[in-house]
Amino acid sequence: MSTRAPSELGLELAGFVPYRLNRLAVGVSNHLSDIYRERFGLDIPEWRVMATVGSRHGCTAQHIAASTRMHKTRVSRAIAGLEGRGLIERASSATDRRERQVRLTKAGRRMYAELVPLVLERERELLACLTREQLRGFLAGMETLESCLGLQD
Amino acid sequence: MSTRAPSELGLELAGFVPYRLNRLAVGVSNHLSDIYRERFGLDIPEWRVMATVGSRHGCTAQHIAASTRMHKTRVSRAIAGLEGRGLIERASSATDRRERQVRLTKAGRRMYAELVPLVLERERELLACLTREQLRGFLAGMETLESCLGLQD
DNA sequence: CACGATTAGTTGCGAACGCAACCATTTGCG
DNA sequence: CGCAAATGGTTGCGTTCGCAACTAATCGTG
Repeated sequence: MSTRAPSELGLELAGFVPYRLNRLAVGVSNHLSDIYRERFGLDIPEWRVMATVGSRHGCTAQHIAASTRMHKTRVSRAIAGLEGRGLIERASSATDRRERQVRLTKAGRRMYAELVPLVLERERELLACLTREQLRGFLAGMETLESCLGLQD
Repeated sequence: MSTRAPSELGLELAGFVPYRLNRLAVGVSNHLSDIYRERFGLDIPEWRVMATVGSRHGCTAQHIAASTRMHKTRVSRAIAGLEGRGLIERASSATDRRERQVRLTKAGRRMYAELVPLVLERERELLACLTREQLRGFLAGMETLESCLGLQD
């Protein structure tokens, strides 16, 4: 059933699913980062913050960390960088003065509006190499694995 | 066909395949590293070097780098660490004095023999949460994506 | 055969990362 | 009410990473 004999004694990394999964994720990520890095000058944490903040109306650093599963210091630094470039702004929350509401500035919204269609198109292109049936099967497997590992949202 | 409406304007990171793929790969990797990190004191680059060297009889640092897709400096440092712990040894090649043949020591082979079955069992456990049909579909999709991105071996 | 190009591998260095510690504020409970 | 615990967020610090530069050896071409 697997692509590799299960009883094999040695381990062939090339057929080992965790390794292949990592390689695939890196490959897809690199493919995608061409857009947000080279064309918009964002690194991975910044891109994730943009994506998270852009799809909400105001959210906290903590929410971004939980949603992207990035370490809170990584989020903090990405936010600082984006704020320095005038893409996002922070406002002290009235109800809880510890937290700060993060949202896109006008320039940030402009970038987001330009960036998101390109990124979604890249995803569509990538998935277009799968048949309809393969895509269905792949997503189903991914979903099961996610819930199996407790990764769902 | 997708889990998300393709025409959606905003981008929901939680349903974005590149992001999900990355999260899944990290989750699987963490699940696996419990074994080689906590029980054998290996980090990721070291584990990959062990896995690669163990399944061959003598190989070069360059071969390891190509096979694992790690940067050659990362490989170099992992090899240095493993050599310092007596798990691998290097011998100057007779035919090309630039390269050095890397192989497991006796202690390295012992660790490898103990490690590999545990790791393969982890993989088996993970994939066991998929039905036979799901596994088939997932692997097929993964394979197509790999070849689509030029990642095959 | 000689010399420039290439390849194997290592190392210096700056950037990025995560842990732990920290500050400020809020929450919960006696 | 008051104080300990918890929470949002930032910063210092040691580690890891990859790029670029380097050494040493080999290859290739005139």
